[in-house]
Amino acid sequence: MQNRTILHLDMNAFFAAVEQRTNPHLKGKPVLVCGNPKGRTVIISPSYEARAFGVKTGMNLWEAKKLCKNSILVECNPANYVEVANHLQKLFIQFTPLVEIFSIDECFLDVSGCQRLFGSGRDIALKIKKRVREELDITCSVGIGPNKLLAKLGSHLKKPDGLVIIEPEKIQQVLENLPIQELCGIGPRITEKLNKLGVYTCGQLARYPVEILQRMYGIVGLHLHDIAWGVDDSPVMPYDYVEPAKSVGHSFTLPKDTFDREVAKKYLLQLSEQVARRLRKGNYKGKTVHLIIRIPDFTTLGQQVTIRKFLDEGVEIYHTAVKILDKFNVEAIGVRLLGVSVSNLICGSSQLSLMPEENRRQCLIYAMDKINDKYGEFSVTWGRLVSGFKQNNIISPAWRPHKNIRFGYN
DNA sequence: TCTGGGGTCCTAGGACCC
DNA sequence: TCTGGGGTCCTAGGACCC
Repeated sequence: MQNRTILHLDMNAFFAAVEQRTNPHLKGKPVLVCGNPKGRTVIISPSYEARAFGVKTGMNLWEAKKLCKNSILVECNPANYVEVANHLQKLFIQFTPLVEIFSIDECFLDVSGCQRLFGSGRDIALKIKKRVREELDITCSVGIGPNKLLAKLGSHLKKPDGLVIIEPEKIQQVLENLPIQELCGIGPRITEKLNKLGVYTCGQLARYPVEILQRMYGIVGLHLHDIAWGVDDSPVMPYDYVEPAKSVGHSFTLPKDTFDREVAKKYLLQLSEQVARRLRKGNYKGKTVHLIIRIPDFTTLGQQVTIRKFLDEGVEIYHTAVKILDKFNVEAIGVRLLGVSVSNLICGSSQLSLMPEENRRQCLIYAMDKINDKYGEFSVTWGRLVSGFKQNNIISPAWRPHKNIRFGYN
């Protein structure tokens, strides 16, 4: 592959930074962005002031408060983050169309073809950082490298507000003593297993026999070998490329554990409706329904079934999910979290049924979707859901600014 | 006051068909 | 009667990412 110049941009403590920008009195203070504080939630984004006390993403509120007594809890406002993310995307595509949105606060830019126009990778990074600061009052870390792996490593190495360039001739030098877990793709499990084999650094991993890695991890083993050498040929996808979804799901942690099947079923119906609505928005139907149950001791159980018919209606998904639920003894095991997802998707134009009864139902669902699009989720819904629960709608990596009809907020 | 939510990819094993 | 082999679909579970 020809020499490329890839930038990875990572917004620093993105959600917390947007909150501090929106409410200037939060500036310079330890802010903790969380889900619905009335429910059971975790820290989604601690500001750098809070991180200084050891608060990390994923901590529960109680633990975070213990570490940082003066912290200020703020419930997340996804719509605000999306607005800022949209602004960022518009800014980035002024430099190149090769802008791959990796998550709401991270993206890759391939600037190989636009350096005559805008200068070197470093020049472009500095221009972007300046504009992000001036226009949005937030900071970002930028990594520059010959591929996505090394660009991402670069942005990770210096936070906040960093700029790290990994030149092709310095790759071995950078990687030699780098702990393996710093690389994107090596998580805690693989780290633990490799550490037991005496492999702690990327240099050691690069020299470790690839045959053994392959025997241990299959294809993943070959990938581990590649990334230890800094090899990554994956392209930066253009900003308007939308990968078709493979699954659509929702899950919800109940405000308190329940041992009541009927209560669980009520949540299941609402989750099924949410999933169905997103399927219809994206013009998807799916034939595999997956039910997830997390029980009070935090064990997660799950079962899936594949049926003949492709589904995009909440009630049908619900009935399939209930059949799976019936295999569990809810009264005995209890339920902490419920999740419903649909996979095995096809995407295509949906046709109205020729059967009068079915046709009427489809028209009704269509009308309900229209109203909910206009007035918000669950403005109209089925009778059983009138006391629906409030969700946080935390944004996932599957989220895309613009052109995204699959994942809300547009 | 314990521990969110939404995805992707890979593997192993079983069922079933030819 | 002593039994192969390939392909596909399905399920469960694990690991990773934000």
